[in-house]
Amino acid sequence: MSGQRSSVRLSELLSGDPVDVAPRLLGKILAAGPPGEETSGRIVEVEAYRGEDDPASHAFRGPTARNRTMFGRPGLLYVYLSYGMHYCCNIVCWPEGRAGAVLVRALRPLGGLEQMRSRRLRARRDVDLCSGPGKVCQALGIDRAADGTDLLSPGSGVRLVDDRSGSVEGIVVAGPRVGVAAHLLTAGELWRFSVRGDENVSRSGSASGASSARADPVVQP
DNA sequence: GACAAGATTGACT
DNA sequence: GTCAATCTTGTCC
Repeated sequence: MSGQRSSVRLSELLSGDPVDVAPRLLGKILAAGPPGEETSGRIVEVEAYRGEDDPASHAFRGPTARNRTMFGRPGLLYVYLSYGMHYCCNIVCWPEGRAGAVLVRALRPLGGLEQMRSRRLRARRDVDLCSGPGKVCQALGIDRAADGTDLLSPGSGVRLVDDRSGSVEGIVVAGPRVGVAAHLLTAGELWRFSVRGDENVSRSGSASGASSARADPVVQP
């Protein structure tokens, strides 16, 4: 079936340097939950983390019980608890044994909106449902139990889908990562990628929500 | 064993 | 724009 072909395409798309893979994930669909209760959204903001080459990455100091999944094969989901309150999900992309992943920061809600609203009671508007890494996991019902899930397996609890209708060519904006201490950022890095003008992009990444001076985002050619 | 830091969020001023 | 909440993880002694 074409589904198998698409997962082959996705596995190729997901393999490689996280900085190269991150913009390719924009426009793809992240879906979670069983059929009938599925929640899904189109990826509109991501950040690349280069493992042991990246001081800001959890994997910088090598594998631990928490980040073990990051050293797994491309296509696995790495979920961690942030600030003791929020889960954040990453998509592993470097080959097994080398840590590297792309953090999913924001989605444009597509399916299961009622389910998302019931999980995100504090969201006043639909654009607040998935406009941040912690919000994405809450809206999709992703927690630490989903760590290590194979996103390319159709039967998984969390899946990545390429419906080929989400092209973001020409509207990808690159910029420095947010929420990362300045001394941990790699000089000149533009490892955060978002869809230009999308209202679901997280507030800390939007121009109006910027609370401190940072480099201007650059539109990808 | 103790302590500090953190890939965030939301409420409040 | 500022700040508190909350708790896991990693480091140090």
